[in-house]
Amino acid sequence: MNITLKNGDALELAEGATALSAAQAISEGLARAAVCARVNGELCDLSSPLREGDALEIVTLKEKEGLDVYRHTCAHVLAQALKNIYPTCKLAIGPVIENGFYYDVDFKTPITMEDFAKIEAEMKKIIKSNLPIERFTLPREDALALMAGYHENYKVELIQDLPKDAVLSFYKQGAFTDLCRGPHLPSTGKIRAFKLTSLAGAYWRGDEKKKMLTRIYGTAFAKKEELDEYLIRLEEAKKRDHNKLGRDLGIFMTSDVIGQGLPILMPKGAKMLQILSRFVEDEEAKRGFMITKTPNMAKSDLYKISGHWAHYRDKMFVLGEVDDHGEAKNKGEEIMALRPMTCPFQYQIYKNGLKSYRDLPCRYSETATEFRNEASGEMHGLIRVRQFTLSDGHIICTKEQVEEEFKRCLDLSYYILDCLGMRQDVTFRFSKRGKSKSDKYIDDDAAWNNTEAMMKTILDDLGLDYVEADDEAAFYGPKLDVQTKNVFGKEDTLITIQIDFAAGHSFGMEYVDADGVKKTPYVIHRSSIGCYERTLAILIEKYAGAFPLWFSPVQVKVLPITDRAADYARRLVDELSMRGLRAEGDYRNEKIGRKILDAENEKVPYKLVVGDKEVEEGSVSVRKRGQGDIGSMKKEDFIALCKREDEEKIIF
RNA sequence: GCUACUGUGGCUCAGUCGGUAGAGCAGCUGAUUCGUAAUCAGCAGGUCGCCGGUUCAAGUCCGGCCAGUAGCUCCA
Repeated sequence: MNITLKNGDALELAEGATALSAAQAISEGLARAAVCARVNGELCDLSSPLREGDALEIVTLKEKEGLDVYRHTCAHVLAQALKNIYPTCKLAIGPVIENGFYYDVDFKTPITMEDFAKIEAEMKKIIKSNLPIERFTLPREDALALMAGYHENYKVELIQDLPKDAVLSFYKQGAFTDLCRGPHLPSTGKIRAFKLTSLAGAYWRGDEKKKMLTRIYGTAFAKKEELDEYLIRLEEAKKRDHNKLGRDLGIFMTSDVIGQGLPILMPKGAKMLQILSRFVEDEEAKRGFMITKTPNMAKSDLYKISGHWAHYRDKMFVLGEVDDHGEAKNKGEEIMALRPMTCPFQYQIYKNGLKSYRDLPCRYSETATEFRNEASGEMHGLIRVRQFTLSDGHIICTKEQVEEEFKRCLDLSYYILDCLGMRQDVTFRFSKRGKSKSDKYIDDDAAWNNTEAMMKTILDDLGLDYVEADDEAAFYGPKLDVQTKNVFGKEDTLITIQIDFAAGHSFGMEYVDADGVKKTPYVIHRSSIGCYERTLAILIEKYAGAFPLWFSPVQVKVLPITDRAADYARRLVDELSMRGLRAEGDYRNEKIGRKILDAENEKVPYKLVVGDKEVEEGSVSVRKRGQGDIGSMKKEDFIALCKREDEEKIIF
């Protein structure tokens, strides 16, 4: 028979040939490197039989799919090893993830990381015995019987959810058989380098009401060197962890007696937040936003109108005792709650006085403190906290203005991300309600469909590269979320722009249109930089604490060599400060080498070394972070250089 | 909230089999005034996260709580 190869060549094979024999026919090297195959575009095992006219591609570890198959097989080896060591454990699922794989397992008695050595040793044994991996299929009923026979109740549950006529595939290696779609490596001996990396809990089927299983994470690479390199990279990344670095650099701290999720911004962190928020407020003003200053709390009445009381109350800090329906336990008592967002407050401003279509778009923004009672396990450094600062704004506009306003919001965010050097680090997520209907969302199918379609059109017009995510919307409408990843690879939303179809109606916002008829406006919720605390965290990790000059908490450190130069140094610090630069002096009785080292560890962008020579000349000897001594220059020249770098927000 | 792990001076870490706490750095004091990545000496600093229990005796063992970390769930 004849098959076609990827490059278009035809290959003649004997009847009964498999993907592997085809690879062998091409070259022994390819056969050795082969992981699996793609037949007519479908990924399958090397043992898959070929048919006349098939299009064949041999997949190796150089391809992402190849590496995934390799890692997936490694997950099966892990499962087999676990079954050997802990015969009573029950297997759930073991998929491939971005940098490795995991297997969720229900253990009778919990295991610890210390058991990893033992498990890895067993895995190595399985790999060494080079067990062939064979695929077979069973109809649903037989598959159920097989898994029930092994007492694998999680697998049984998985199969039960499949249609009656489903045919299921299994993979068998030695005495171990696992339900799996595949494909897999032809034998366990192909695995060269793997490591179990961590242990965690995970709910069965991701449902917090279901049992928590033990998740074992691992990774595998084609070569030991690649694995080592990956592990080193991981360690390096952890050194940038804002939660450690931010504390070490004196940016923030936490205190047991203050509470969880309530970080304290120390002078350096507070300075950075001030720099960023002033910048954002100024940029917003340039773009027609009106600044507001609204209260941090309100009566429950406000949140009842906004829908937060019904949809969000369990996440709010409520002052006063309420029953399950959110009503005061002491009848007549006024219930207050800290605000989880600014929207309903700014709507009150809009409603103060009759609005004309000429007043729209009406753009409000505020550097707002917000409070959300996150579950205790969710808190993480500055990334997930209970009190945070958001550049929270709302644009009230006509339906026709939504698209233009949405684009303007995105433009502003782009500009801000550019100034932070983060434009390349973000991805976009179109967060929809999608088909998921629950009481999480306002019940209005027509409005949802309408608004989601409207946002999709806008995003497509912009040519934005986004992923669509169902069941990620706000309760009042779809969102465009600007996503970033932290040092551990965990994704979080930084900026969000949302279209709200409900607020206009629920708050009774109106405007008088050109035809004299009162109409209901649309609302865009947006943050232009995202939560400052989270932004700070991401910036610390991105720059490993070595921030660009314009938002460095300390820009210049003046280092006098001897006490004779101390006065000059003090005058220099004053002058720099008067010129709007952030400068400090190091007047300790230490040698210059020590002062340089300490300033270097503080990651200050510029250090000015001043001694007798500089005092006499009125000059400064400049050290630039990352470059060392860049020579001597006139005081004025340095200030000019610094001012320029600051004002132009230059990012190195 | 759930699962697992962690908590010893400001920081990094020792502390054996339960016998009553140790180092380096930082800090303070003194000397040194030294030109580009750690000057020397001395001093001081700890209810071992908190509360309770077991024990003649708890940093060490047990329980509860608090806080931190990873993951899950949730989310800006």
